[in-house]
Amino acid sequence: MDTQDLMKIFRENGYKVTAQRLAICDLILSRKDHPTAEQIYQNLKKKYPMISIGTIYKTLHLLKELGLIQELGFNEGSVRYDPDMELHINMICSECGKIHDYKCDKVKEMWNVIISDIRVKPKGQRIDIYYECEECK
Amino acid sequence: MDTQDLMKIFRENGYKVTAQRLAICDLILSRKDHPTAEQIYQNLKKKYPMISIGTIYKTLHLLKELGLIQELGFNEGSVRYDPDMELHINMICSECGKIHDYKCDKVKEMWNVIISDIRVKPKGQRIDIYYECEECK
DNA sequence: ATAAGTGCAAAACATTTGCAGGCTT
DNA sequence: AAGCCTGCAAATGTTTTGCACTTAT
Repeated sequence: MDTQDLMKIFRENGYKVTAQRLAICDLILSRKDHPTAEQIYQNLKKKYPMISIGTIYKTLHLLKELGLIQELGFNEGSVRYDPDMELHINMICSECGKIHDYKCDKVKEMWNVIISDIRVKPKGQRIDIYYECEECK
Repeated sequence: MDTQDLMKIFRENGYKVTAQRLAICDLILSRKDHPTAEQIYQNLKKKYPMISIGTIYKTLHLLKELGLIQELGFNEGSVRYDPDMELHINMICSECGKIHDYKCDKVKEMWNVIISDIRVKPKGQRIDIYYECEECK
């Protein structure tokens, strides 16, 4: 997903292309650690000191509506944004809170078995595993 | 899990048995729809008009610490409390938001395959499926 | 030119905290 | 009797909203 694709998606859906939107997309789509709105804000302020937290939230909602990112509410109350829309497992360290995605065919295969067993057509899913990461051990 | 068991658990862990704590437990352990703190509060006010929202939160944190309930942050930002600590799938209607648990051996079986594939010892997990429920169809 | 998007600040929520008085042990 | 627990209210933190100004189309 590069800038050209993004611009196309915005325009096709009747949204304007702005520097702020591109910057937010650029940041979130390149990061794999599921940042919070506040983390995105702090990071972008370096390059765009005038950007406001309200714009961050509005853009994140827009990206969610466009199906480009997923919003994940976590147990300690934090909300994080995940640009990976494919089936994957969120591996969460229960000590340090770091998250990384785990993706493989085996999981997809098993997931399909579960889905056909339940007999529903899922519109989306979310799988989290809490564990202790290498660094924290 | 009846009142006697709860009282025992509280006392064994050095916590006092109070009417409020028992009422909150009674409500949450009997409901299968994963209520929010506010919903628990509104419901209990009928019977205990003086109960405060602060007490609800404190008790929920206590129950979580004791491993009796699970806290689930959802995608629209809401936080719900789930008394089912076993492996199960949260089936969430993407239209009306209603949640019910799905539990069966097939899921456990598939889950074990996934776990052994990833090679980690999970401390906990969470599985959500978004779909359209019968009523909303 | 027009309508949508931005930054700012205030408002709205949800959750946590501090404390005086009440209740379990 | 002692200390934990409660209700209340204030504080905190996060997200949303309203509005005048700016920018993309």
